[in-house]
Amino acid sequence: MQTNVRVRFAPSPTGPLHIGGVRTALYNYLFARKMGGKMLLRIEDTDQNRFVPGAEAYIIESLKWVGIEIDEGQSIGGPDAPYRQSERREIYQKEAFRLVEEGKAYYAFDTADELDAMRARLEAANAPAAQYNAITRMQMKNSLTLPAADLKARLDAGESYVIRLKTPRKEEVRLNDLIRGWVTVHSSAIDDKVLLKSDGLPTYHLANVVDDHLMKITHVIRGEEWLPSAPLHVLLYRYLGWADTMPQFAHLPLLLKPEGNGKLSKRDADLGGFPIFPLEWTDPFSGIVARGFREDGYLPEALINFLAFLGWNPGTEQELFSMDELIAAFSIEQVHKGGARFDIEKAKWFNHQYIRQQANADLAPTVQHDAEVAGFDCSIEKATKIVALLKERIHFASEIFPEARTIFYTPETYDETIAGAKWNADAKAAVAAFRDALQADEGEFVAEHIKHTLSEAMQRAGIKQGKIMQAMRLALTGSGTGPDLMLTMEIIGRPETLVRLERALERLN
RNA sequence: GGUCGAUUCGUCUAGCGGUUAGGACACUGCCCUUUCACGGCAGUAACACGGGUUCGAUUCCCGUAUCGAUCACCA
Repeated sequence: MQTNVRVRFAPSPTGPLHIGGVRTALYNYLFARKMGGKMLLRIEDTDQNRFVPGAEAYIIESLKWVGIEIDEGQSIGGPDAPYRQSERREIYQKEAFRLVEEGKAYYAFDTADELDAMRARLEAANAPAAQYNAITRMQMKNSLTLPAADLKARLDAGESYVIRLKTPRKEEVRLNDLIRGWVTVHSSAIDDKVLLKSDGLPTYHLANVVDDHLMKITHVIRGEEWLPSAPLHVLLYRYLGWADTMPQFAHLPLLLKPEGNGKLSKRDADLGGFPIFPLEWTDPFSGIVARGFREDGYLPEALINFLAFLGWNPGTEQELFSMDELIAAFSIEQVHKGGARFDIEKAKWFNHQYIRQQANADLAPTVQHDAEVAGFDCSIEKATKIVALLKERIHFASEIFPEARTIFYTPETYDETIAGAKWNADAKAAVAAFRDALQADEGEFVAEHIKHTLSEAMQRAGIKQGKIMQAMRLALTGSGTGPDLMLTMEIIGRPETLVRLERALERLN
């Protein structure tokens, strides 16, 4: 039935892309790829007042970063260009006027004040709904109520107007949502929505339906916030004569606050100390910088895996999925109906899983950079070794350098608690014996050999190795905790290891 | 408030009439280990409530409660 699946992600460039938007894009993408279809990116910039410079580029860069590939869009072209709604105004106007001609829509001249007055009046009268609809429109200033001559005069004079949909008074509007099943709404709940604004640009409803039709969209996968207006869109398809090719709808559950009531917001992210945008974003008006998942050290694979599982589940016990695996496993019917609470701890866990799978060489530049920022020289070879030493232990690449910090300098101070408890006569003798053994040793300075040298030295000195290991660590790093000590020494190198042992014997008492 | 929708461990969820209600995150304990982590093992913890339908309801139906979305010349 559906031969050429085409879906679209249609954000508004009113600011950085919210993480919920990324998930919507992801589900669209997974579905498109799964079905062997196409993914479009359409920029819905019909609200001139909310336009934010840079937002469109940000959206494109974000999708690219997380690995969502667009087949058609403003930046890459396609058969239905332009993909920016502000550049398609004539297309919408044509359809809007057509609806007026066919008696399915009408001109309305009411001012904002008049609309307010109407709503106030209805509310005062305890009307069931204070809206512009089949009942109230006959009391307003529009092409249905104005005398023909008056109407013509207003239009000729260029008076500003909007075009409103003539919503039927009594009609059941049904739609079969892929996720929610049949949803029925009575047309009386839908008001006479503005289709074309007085600035000549369409509202979301018109633009959306016209573009989805023209771009041959087969499946509209979007957030739950659109569910209430979906019947209106069904009505529009019918009035425009496109009912037979109307796309299928799928309304996604929302992302909820980590705790408390409501949907996930920027404020929750700030409070919880986690990002909510994929990339760092500098507000062009205020200059305020908002953190991004990328800059916070999340791997795109981890973010995607985490997001995919917020509202969907393959039904198996597998948790780690690459994008290709997600595509293979995805099914829109398995998407949840209820909202999912956002839990950053789970995102961290996913990141840990992906960090440990990363090649050492891929993580090394981060360590090298962090070391240089801290004022240390660090070759890429050294950084790679440090990654190998630590990547299994941490959740973010940025945690590697701080854990490896003591590798870069001879300790100036020693943890006093550990020194007090562990730096005894045995420890001193052990360090001295190990130093002597190391000086005499000519083998390759690698972890395994160092370990061998150490245990031999302890045996000769008659010292129980287990008793002095923490003191040894203290002598070498100044700290009581840290990664594998033998590997640490290997990275430090023989000369520096000897310097540190000597220094400890001089300074620790 | 009207309309529409949702409701399984603290969180993400599996379940689609008969299960010891499964997994993951987090938490706790044990093991591993020279330390801290990682890892392994184990444990605490859930079907919102009330009616039906049925031999039998977490599962189907109806209420109630709670939560969510939406009611603009914003998307």
